[in-house]
Amino acid sequence: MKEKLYPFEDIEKKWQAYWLGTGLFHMDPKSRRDKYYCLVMFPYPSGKLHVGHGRNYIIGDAIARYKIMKGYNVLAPMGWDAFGLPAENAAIKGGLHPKESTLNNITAMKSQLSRWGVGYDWTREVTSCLPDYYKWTQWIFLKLFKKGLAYRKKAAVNWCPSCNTVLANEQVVNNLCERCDSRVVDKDLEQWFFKITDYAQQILDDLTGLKSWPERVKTMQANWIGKSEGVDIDFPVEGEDFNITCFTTRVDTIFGATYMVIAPEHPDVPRLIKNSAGEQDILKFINSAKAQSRMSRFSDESEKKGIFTGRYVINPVNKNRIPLWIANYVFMEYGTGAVMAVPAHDQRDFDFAKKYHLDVRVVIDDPRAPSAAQPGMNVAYIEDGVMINSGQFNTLPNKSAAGKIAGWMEVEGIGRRSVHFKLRDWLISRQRYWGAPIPIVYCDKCGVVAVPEEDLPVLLPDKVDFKPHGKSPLSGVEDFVNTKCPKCGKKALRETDTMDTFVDSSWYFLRYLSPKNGDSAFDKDIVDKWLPVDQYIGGVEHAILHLLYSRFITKVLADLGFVGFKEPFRALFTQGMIIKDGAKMSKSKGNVVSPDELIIKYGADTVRLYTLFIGPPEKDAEWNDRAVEGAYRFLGRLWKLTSRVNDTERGKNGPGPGDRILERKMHQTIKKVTRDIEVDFKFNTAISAVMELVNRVYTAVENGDTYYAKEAVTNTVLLLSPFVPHVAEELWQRLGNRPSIFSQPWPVYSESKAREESLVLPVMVNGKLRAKIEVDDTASEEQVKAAALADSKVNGYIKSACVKKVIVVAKKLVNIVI
RNA sequence: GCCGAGAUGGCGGAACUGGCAUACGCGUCGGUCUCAAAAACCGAUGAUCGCAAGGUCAUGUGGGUUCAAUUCCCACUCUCGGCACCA
Repeated sequence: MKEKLYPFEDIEKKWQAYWLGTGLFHMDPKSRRDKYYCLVMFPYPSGKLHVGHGRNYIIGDAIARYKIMKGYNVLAPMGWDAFGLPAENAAIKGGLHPKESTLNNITAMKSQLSRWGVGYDWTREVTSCLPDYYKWTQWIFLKLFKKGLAYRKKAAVNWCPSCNTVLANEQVVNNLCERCDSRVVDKDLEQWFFKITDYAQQILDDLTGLKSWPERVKTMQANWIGKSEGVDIDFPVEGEDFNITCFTTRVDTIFGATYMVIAPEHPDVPRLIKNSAGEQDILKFINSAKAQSRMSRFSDESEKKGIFTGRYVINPVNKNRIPLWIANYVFMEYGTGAVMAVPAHDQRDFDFAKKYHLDVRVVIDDPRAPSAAQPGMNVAYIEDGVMINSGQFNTLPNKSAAGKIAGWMEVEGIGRRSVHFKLRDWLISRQRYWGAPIPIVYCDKCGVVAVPEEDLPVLLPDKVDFKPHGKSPLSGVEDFVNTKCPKCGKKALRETDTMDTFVDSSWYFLRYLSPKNGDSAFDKDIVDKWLPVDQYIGGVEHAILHLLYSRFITKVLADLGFVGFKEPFRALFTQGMIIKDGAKMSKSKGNVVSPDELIIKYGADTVRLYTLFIGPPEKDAEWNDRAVEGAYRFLGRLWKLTSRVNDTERGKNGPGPGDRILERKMHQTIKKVTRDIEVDFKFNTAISAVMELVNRVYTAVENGDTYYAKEAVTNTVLLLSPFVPHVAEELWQRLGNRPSIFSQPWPVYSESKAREESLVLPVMVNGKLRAKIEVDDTASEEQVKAAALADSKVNGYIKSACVKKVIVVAKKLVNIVI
């Protein structure tokens, strides 16, 4: 073991205890200072944190400490997203009970967090698997249920016939069960949904107001919601008295529809094919499409396949008789589950038409090459153009025709404008043990009955057989299942599904404000004061689901009057992942780097500094164990430098030129670090700026320019304190100041002292760097130009050539074009 | 496949609003110290041609705009994240 560069072990212990004692991270509810709610996404207690997780908490901690120094009343809470699949899977394999393993993991991770020096208000800790938390998750379910926003319908799950159990998507690999390699099939079960689609428009619209969210996250959410405006068109079924309605965004192509395709699950399928000649073949096709399961639609080999029903529908605009097909590429979940196919103007339809020899009818003509888009074409014409073969709409540009056709259809009663979303309702049922029980009772007489609020929580029983037996684990617990109907008092059965863990995590940020409140989920007055969260920090992998669900639940609670705001997170920062050996750090890949050994070897501050220095926090970054040493060396250098400047005095003669250089650098550094933190949390460049300053102080001290040395080091320590709090606190004290450094205001710079007096400008000839000239800061454009042209080196390049143009960019460069 | 992001030395990365490409750190090489090594400290370090002065080439690939492009535009390749039951 090599010698330590500084006694980080003692220092870190000492100051961690000190902060705990002084309550540095305790939010003061009575404070008059401005509030700042700094929230990091609470972790799933998976066992041990690795340095990849650490990035999230270190960034959050740096921001919290910075804001404390900026004078805010900071709330930085922490909790545990403690329900979930891994704990249950471990129990099935014969491990500990999920409750036990989860609580063990929490203890372990909590101690890891404190060793990292990340501070939280632990008096506000929440744990989603404990009854005092999930009671209120159940309460939220009841609120949605009573509002008509929770409902039951059949939906498919991944089913492994061999294991006799439901599988998570993650447990399905290439359509096979990860445990036994059996082919996974879809199985329809009656399940609970939250009607998030009712809020689709609002969730979409309110994205606009989220000014401090990353653009990419907003785009992803908008695309996920997937609003499209178009027309629902009714196609009468030949020989029947009902219509099939299809949704199209391209109503301008309606005259070109040559066939219709519906989803295998379309509700009209049975009556359409009943007793038909091809019934058996069609059923076979449908079964194989369903057996393909929802999982395989992402796989590339999934070919577009279809089968003719033998039936025809009538295109309502021109009474054309068009064949009705069933195909695996139409989904019941989107639109109406029926698509009018226009092969001439849609590539997917075109490919399908070619494959099955269906008609292609051109209705939009390419204006640049009229009549070029004709049969015989080998790709669909998807550009704009002029309407042809479209009755009274011929000769119109297709864009304006679309509106006219829609209007005409509404008048004729054959179609109507409509809006569809890709967003589907949120399936919250899980046939699992380790989740919050859904507070519902089924009574033969009264039907589906909500558990009364006063009977909450519906406790999760401890004694459960985890081994799969074809049903939800809770259904095997007699005491749990058998209950009395809250309405009529007769025998009734409990719902045995539990809730998706995303429900738990969609409201935890409200619970932090009154974590021990036994009377309500949260207190409206306090929550209204502290929300929305000022800064939310977490991984970009949550860009869609978690952030969408949280926004939805918040809006529901707002509509019910429980909260006075519609968006939970004012600002969002999504940090990148830590990569090791080219892959995301994860236990299963075996490439995790544990912080524990690194902290023992170099101290927490080194790990923190390296984590922040590794790269721009919003981007992925490759972890390098060797490079951690660089951060350690830097802290060692700073330690030595501090004792070196500690007893330097300001000379009587005042600052010399060398001192002024250091003074300027010091002000420039304060400026840059502050800016880097305020704008986008660019900790990596902030730290490199401080490193430059430290290098400069060394040079200055070597040269005997010590006038500003101590001041510069003092500011260095202040600037670094959010990043390396322990060593900063220690050096702050050693520099003769009273703790805590976090009760100090953030340093300020002077613009005039940061300004350079003279500039070195590059001079380019024909875009190539040829010379550098030194000019005064205040030099005019003409003066700069003259100086450049007078330069001997420059003249060597110009020689006798004629100077065409001289471009002077103020304070940047000179370019001479010859 | 669809949606989103990214690609800069041997490596992590920097570059404000189109203006000196490679800051800062790692690694490597050379030196100081040492009996020696480690640590620490000092110096060099994009590639290439050249004794040198200096030249040429370089920001995933191919085009374009511009006095000037890592930055803007078009086309492409590869990598990563998400795709609704991992969280």
